[in-house]
Amino acid sequence: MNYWLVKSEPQKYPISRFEEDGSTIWDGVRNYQARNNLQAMRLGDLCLYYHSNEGREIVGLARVVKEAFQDPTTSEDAWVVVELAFEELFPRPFGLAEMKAHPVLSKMELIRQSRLSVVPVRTEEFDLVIRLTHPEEN
DNA sequence: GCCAACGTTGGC
DNA sequence: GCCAACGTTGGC
Repeated sequence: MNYWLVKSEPQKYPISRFEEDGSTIWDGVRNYQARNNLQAMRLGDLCLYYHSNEGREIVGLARVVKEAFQDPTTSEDAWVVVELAFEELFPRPFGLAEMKAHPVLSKMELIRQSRLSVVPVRTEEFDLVIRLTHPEEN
């Protein structure tokens, strides 16, 4: 199982809407590196859901339910989408500032490659984020 | 609103 | 193939 982080601007597609929709096609990616990450996603992989711009925090979790296929919003065959299903709204969000202040999480690709909309997440990082956003289960 | 980082484009 | 100009993203 691989882990990822996907970004969405909350004014465009907040996690609240994702939750209502149940699932969505992750379209509009027009960056080759992000595209490569989409293509590397496998069925069942989990994606942290990050609100960029406003919020700047990890707010929940999505699951890959369909692997990469042609992006229907463009005729250019270079671009793909995956289908993501809503998995969870975290009991507590995890802010970018907290990540930057953390010895392990400050090394996340999200921070190193701040402009990429789809980035890989290491298992250790994923586990930490889950633990830190679920305080009552510690 | 500004700016840094980075990708893309196009002239040479 | 290099590099300057420009556009986009996103943090601050």
